[in-house]
Order: sequence, then structure tokens, then C-alpha cells
Amino acid sequence: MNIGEIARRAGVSRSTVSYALSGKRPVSDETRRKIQDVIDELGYRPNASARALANGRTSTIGLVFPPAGNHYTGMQLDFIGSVVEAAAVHDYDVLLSPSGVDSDRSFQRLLGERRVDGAILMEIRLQDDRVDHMAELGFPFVTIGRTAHPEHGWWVGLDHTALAAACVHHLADLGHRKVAFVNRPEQLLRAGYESAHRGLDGFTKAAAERGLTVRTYCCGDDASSGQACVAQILHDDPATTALVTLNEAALGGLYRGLALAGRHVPRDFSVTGVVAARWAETVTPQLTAADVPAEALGRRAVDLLIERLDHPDAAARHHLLAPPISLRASTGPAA
Amino acid sequence: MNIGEIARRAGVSRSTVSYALSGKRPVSDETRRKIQDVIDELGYRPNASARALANGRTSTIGLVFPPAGNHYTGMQLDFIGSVVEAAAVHDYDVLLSPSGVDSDRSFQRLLGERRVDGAILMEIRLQDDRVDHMAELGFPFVTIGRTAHPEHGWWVGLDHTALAAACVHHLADLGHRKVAFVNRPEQLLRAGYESAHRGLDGFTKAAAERGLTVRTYCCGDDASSGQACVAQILHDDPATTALVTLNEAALGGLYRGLALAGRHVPRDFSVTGVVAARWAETVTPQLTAADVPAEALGRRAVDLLIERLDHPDAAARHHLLAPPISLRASTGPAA
DNA sequence: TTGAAAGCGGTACCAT
DNA sequence: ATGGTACCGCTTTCAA
Repeated sequence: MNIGEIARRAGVSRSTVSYALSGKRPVSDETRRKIQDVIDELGYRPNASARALANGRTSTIGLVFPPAGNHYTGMQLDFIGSVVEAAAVHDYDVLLSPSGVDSDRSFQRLLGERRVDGAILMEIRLQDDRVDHMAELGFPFVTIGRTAHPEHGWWVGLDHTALAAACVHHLADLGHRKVAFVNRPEQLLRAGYESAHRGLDGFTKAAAERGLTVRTYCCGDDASSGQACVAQILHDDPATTALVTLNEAALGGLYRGLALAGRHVPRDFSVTGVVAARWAETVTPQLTAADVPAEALGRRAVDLLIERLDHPDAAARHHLLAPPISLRASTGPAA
Repeated sequence: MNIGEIARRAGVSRSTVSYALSGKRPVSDETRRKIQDVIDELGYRPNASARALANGRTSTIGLVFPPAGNHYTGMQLDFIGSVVEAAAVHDYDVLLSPSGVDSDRSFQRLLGERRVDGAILMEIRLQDDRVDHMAELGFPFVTIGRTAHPEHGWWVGLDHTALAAACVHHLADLGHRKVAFVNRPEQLLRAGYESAHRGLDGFTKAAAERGLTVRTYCCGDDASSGQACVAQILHDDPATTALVTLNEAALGGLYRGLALAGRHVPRDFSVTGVVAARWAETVTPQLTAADVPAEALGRRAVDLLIERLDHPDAAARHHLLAPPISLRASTGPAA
């Protein structure tokens, strides 16, 4: 069932059907009705590939995220959900690309074969070849997170530096003097992940400011790594009374490690960090944390991208969010 | 940069370039090399829309899941990840469609506009209009889960009936006599979600077989609902000593509710259910559960779909998985 | 207000 | 082994 068939049955030309559909040219009521009747009867919908070929737009956006090896964090996944739903509102579909670097086949397909009109990149690294590549090509994109040189201008992000610092100040205000930092896996830190780096920076600087004694750790993205990490922390310095974490997936394990070590949260150990609200609320006691607004970030990324697609010459824009710390139940005065 | 440009620069015809690329017709080494040089120099890649239009295949599969209102469960999200990665292995891209019913705009686009070659449907309902619609259209699809009449034949699924029953038997063997069932939200049960229904069935029948006293509950997909649900359970029958749950997202809240009520797991209350391993391991004590093999299910769904796409006349196939219960630390003898 | 026809960028059949 | 060309289904310019 193609546009020619509709035209024939309605007794008009193909162009008239096209215009009746797009509204880009006036069509008499009479004609429009005839066409619509045929369309309704046959359940016709224009072929997306043909349309994309003809007008150069696919009405699809790409969402690029690293292949996490069936190890996605809740936050990443919240992004995906919010991006898809925000895109649907604008009648865009979302094509997923599990690509960590610009040489990945899926990434090449996305850009080279023009499968999408634009892209949203997640899990940005401070030096990110995907970003460089897209910027060089003039391909429209928005990043969730920003590189060391966010000159490309189109991004939404979290102020990890400020958030980690806020956690430190919160703990320092409560009288904690020996604080540990539980980061994402070492491999990600080494790869230059933005959140891991800026979070670590913010933590380190704020701790220095407040004269705290600190140790920093990398931790695998799973519960058992979290458990092991806490064991290590308490082994390295049993006098540690609090920790700050960016590692949502390890959270349950961190709690378990503390329980095993006989530390009661928050009575004799405080835990805080940067975690999406729904995950912060699954642990007991509920985590006092800077809530990652994954939903808002995803939605804003889509809005920015669509703005960029609609106005190719618009000035670059960005949103840097720094949500406040939600006081829940996992922090208390130093013992 | 299109195929004509490549042809001109290489001094050959467009068809020769096309054949050099596809290998569907012999091309002399000499010519092939000339063409390849030009392609490498210009970084040419064939346009996906044009290719899709010409040969009727998009090399894209659709992944259809209900819009969860930024409320995806870990399991759903694990599916998405595994489907995307499995598809990438076969050089297919994945288009996400947040559609709960066949009248959703995104769903209509997927099918009507032929944006994808086939689709994978998640979160199947016993009566599912999306399935009916696709079957009627002869559109290639595979479901994760199955309807009440899985005659369409192409699906992968979990034997929720058997899994819930296994949980009951496990608890009964431990001597529990009063057991509660914590299901997905009532709204999903009413909508006919397969897992909620079959799980409830399996639980109810097995409990009857073992002569247990049971109560069944629906519970929102979040921690606070879980907490409230436990409060209700203990209010309704304080002598309850165990529960079985399908509700992964509520798990943290269930544990919290028990702790608040002064019940120690597993000493005086046992918890078990059907939950993906990585989530079962985030709670303390770790959950004894039938581990949902989300990764395997996603991968198999992709494999089946691709088989169906490659062999349109192949006989329908399916995989029904029933993973064993992983004994962890959340169940014990009845008090 | 409507129609005819030239693309969009590939593929594949028919020739040579 | 290679070239010419019709065609995939839709959009849009040009004409009437």
C-alpha cells in the first residue's frame, strides 16, 4: 500500500495525496475528504524510509551509551527511559547505540549511514573521541555530562564537583573528621569518566578545605564489590566514621559491609553521596544524598537536541544542575 | 557523498560500486581496489534510508515496552540492555518504542511506517492487543513472555507458575504455614500482566496443595509501597512467617517494613521470590530467589527474531525457562 | 486547486 | 567483468 495506490483509488495525483497529508499546499475539502476516506479504509501510513530519503530527515534520534556488559546502573537506565519518553512526546523515535568509542560499528552506522537526525551521548569522558568526532562532522548532538572542554556547548549535566563537595561539607558539619570516598570502578576513572573525575575532585578539594583526613577508593559496580570496599576502608583506617559515594550499584553492598563490621548507620557511621532518589530510598536507613535528577536530565537533553535540530544556527546552550542534598536517614553526628 | 560520487571518482558505474560493496557480483581485484581507495579516502558509507527503501529491510528491530512513567524495574532495564547488545552482535540497531497498547503513536509508527524489520515485545499481557495486531498483520515478532494463547509461537519466557510454586514449596519445606504473596501493582494485575497472573496462580495452587494459609497482596513498584505492604501483611495476620514476591522494585521496602516491625530475616521471617540475581544480591540478607535470567532471555529473544527474519517460513519456536532457586540468606525454618 | 515529473541514494535486472 | 537504467515510495518544483 503506497501513496500511488491511495492516489489511484481517490482519483487524484500522488502529489495531491502528499499535500493532503502534509498540509503544505491547500487542498479542497472535497478532495481531502475523498483521500482521507481511502486512507482510513486501507489504514495507509507513509513509508518511513522513503520519507527519510526524500526529505533528509529520519525523525529518529540516537542514544549512545557504552556497552556496560549487562551491568547498567539504575541511573543510566533512568536516563534511557526518560529520553525515550521525552522523544516520544515530540514524535521522535530513539535508536539505541551501545558504543563506547567512535570506532564502534554501531556508532559508525549511526553517523555514517545517517540513521538518525541527531544524537544524545551518555557517560561522557573528559576526553571523548565520540564528542570530538561528532563536533568535527558538524553532526547535531547533545551530551549528558560534559568533557574537559565543553566548547561544543550543547549539553546537560550535573555539577559533580559541587555535589561531592556538598556531601563533604554536610559530613564535616556533623563533626566527621575521617571520611572515605567510594568512586566508580577504577577502569572508568582511568578511562576519564567525567562524573568519577569531577566527583573525586570536588571531594578532595572540599575535604582539604575542611581539614579532613580522607582516603579514596574505586569500587566495582555491584553489591559484593561494595561490601569488599567497606571492609578495605575499615581495615585501612578503623577510625573512619563516614563515606561519600558516587557508586549507586554498590550501595547495597556498602550497607552490608558496614552491618557485617558491626557499624550501625547512622549511629556510628554516616553514608551519603550522589544517587538517584528511587535508589536512595531502597536502602535502610534511606540514604541522605544529592538526588540525581535522571528524569529531568534526560528530558532536557531531548529538548535541547530538538531545539538544535529545528534551529541549526541557534546559539549553543546547556544546563548545569546541582540538586540539593535530600536529608534522609543515613547521616548523623560523628560518634 | 553518495554512490554516484564514488563511482565517478573511481571511474566506474554506480552498479559496480554497489556490487563491490555487497559482493553480490564478482568485481575484478583491480576495480575493487580503485573503488575501495576512493571510499577510504572519502569515508563513504551508504545511506541507510536509501538502502532500506531499495531492498525493503531496515536492519533495525523494534523493542516495545510499556511507558512505565520513569518507573522501570531493574529487570525490564536488564532486558533492554541485553537486547541491544545481542542485536549489535548481528549488526542490527534497536529502536525503542514505549507503547503499552497498539493504538500508541509510537507503536503505529513502528509497524505502519515500516521503521523496523521485526519487533520484540516486553511486558506481555494475557490478552495483548499488540500481539493480536502484529499476528494479524503477519509482522515478524517475538515476545518476552507469552499470552494466554501463545499460538503465535515465537516467544521466550519464564515459567512464573513453576517459579512461584517452587518458592512456596521451599517455604513449606522449611515449615512455614502462613505465607503472604506480594505481587506487582494492582493496576498491572488488572491489565492482565502475564507474570503477575501466572505467578499468582502458581503461588495459590502450590499453597493449596501444601495446605498453607495464604493472603495475596498487590504492591506498588517502589520501596515505600513495599514497606506499607509489609505493614499491612503483619496487621492482617501477625502470625505470618514468610512471603513470596515478584516485585523487585519493592524489595528494599519489604525488608525495611520487616525491620521496622521487629522481624529479623531470616530468623523470624523468611523472604523469597522471583528476582534478577544482581538485585537479589543488593539486599541484606541476600535474597534466596529464583533468579530471573534477564540477560539470557533478551539474547534468546533477539536470536529467535533474527532467525525468523532470515527464514520467514521457519516453524515457530520458543524457550520456556525455569531457573532453579538460588539459596542465599533470606529464608530459614519457621519460628 | 491540481498534475506531471525530477529527484533523494541505493539495488538489481538486463545488456554488452 | 562492467555499464545502463528502472524502480523502491515519498517530496517538491514547475506548469497549467
